[in-house]
Amino acid sequence: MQTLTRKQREIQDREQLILDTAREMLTHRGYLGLNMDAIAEALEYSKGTIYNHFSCKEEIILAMAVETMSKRSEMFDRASNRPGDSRQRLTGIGVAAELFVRLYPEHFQVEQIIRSASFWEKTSEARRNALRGCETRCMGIVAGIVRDALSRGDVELAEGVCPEDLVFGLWSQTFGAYAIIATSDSLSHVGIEDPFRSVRYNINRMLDGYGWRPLSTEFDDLGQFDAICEEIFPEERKLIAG
Amino acid sequence: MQTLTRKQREIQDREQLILDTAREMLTHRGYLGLNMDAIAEALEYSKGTIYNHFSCKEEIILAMAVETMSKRSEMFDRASNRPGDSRQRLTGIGVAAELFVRLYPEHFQVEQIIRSASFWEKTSEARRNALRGCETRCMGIVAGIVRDALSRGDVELAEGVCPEDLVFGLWSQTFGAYAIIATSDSLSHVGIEDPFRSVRYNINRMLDGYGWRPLSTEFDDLGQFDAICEEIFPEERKLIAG
DNA sequence: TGACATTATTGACTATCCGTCAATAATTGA
DNA sequence: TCAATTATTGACGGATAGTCAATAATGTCA
Repeated sequence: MQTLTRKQREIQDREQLILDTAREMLTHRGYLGLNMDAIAEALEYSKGTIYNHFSCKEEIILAMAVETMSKRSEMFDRASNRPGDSRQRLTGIGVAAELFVRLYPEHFQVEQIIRSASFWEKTSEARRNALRGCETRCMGIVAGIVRDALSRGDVELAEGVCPEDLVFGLWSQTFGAYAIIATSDSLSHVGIEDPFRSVRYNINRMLDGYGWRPLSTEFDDLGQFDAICEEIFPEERKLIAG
Repeated sequence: MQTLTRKQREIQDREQLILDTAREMLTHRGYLGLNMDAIAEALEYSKGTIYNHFSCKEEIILAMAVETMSKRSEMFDRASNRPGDSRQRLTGIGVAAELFVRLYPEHFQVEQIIRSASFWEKTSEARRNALRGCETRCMGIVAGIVRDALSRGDVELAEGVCPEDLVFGLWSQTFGAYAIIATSDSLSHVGIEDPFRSVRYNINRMLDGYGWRPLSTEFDDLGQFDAICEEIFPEERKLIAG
């Protein structure tokens, strides 16, 4: 491993700088405010230099997605390693997921863009794989908890139902809810005052429906969020406190 | 009510033609293939004429959204009027929702676009209201079934939980799942072979978790889809049979 | 150190697409 | 029939993605 020259370090740092600038623009000026000329101007480099780092606009957006997704898989990992019964560990994952969307509110904008048709055409396989890797890792962590619960006898699955079906339920429930929350001005006009609380509650109902023990009648399903959050993510919790 | 001249009818018909063309382009050529020049060329009118109908590109997309959403609210309405116990009626709504995404696979592309930041700026209030109306109607239909179930004693809600919380659970679960399904090549790489079946199963688990009677242990929760589909939507069912 | 090779940077340029509007064509009504 | 009204046209302006030959900076080696 060769040490890098000053120039090489400069280039490497700039890559991160581009991503930070792009993220800031997406957050504050919306998708239309995120354009190559604006990034170049903000960084006081020419457009060509930006294109030396990323071959197209889509690559920048994909790189942002990889950054946040890998942060999320780290958080999932930390949550899954917490001691406790299987249902508590799963609750930890839920805490991680919620904390994540609150820490990175712009993530769902990015997710929305990368999920649109014809986004992928010009992107590199390396980055595509990096993103898929994060997705698979997150899925695997959660499926691992389910399998663990199965082997401990905390939950049973009916014939023809696999752990991934349950994980898909958690995934679609949280993904759908957070996407709706992130892209609506307010949900109070349809009668939902605290959508995050609502998500937690509904997920616990689903787990109860699966018969995952201990059932939420045996513990305080809504009250434990803050405690678990403080225990696993004290640093991150401070960040969203404001 | 004045009868329209030939010219006026021609103009009215063209509006629908524009929408059909736009929908076809979005489906087959993706978002980037949907542009005003292409629409004008396909219809053999000039761009200016298209702009006489819709003041901007966003208005066309929004009009497509209103079309499909109002179709969906019709389907919800038909489903909710079916006789049966409250849980069967809710299952009917589920059938309608699933049938809808299969009939209009491009709808989630549209939904994704209209949910992106800075989409709404140039759109007209009339169309925005039309869309919100459909949303509120759908929500209201489902919330109505929940309230009905409450009054019949089929389900009880804990202190501090309102019917809309439950509806939000169904909404986010299905929205999330269908969005993931519509924008992924395949889910078999994460171990989910039949995601639609998985959604139905998970929703029934959630309703069981709410204690909504009859519980799915008392009926065939997975087997009833085809029967209900045939009963309420025989025509639509033929369309997706191919 | 200085001359030459390599690498990085620049910004003018092309292409594409949204949206405008003055000129032109078609339709209507008296 | 002809003037007024309405509809249609497509060239044009402006914004932005992406290219590439010219130029500047950096690295290498006698």
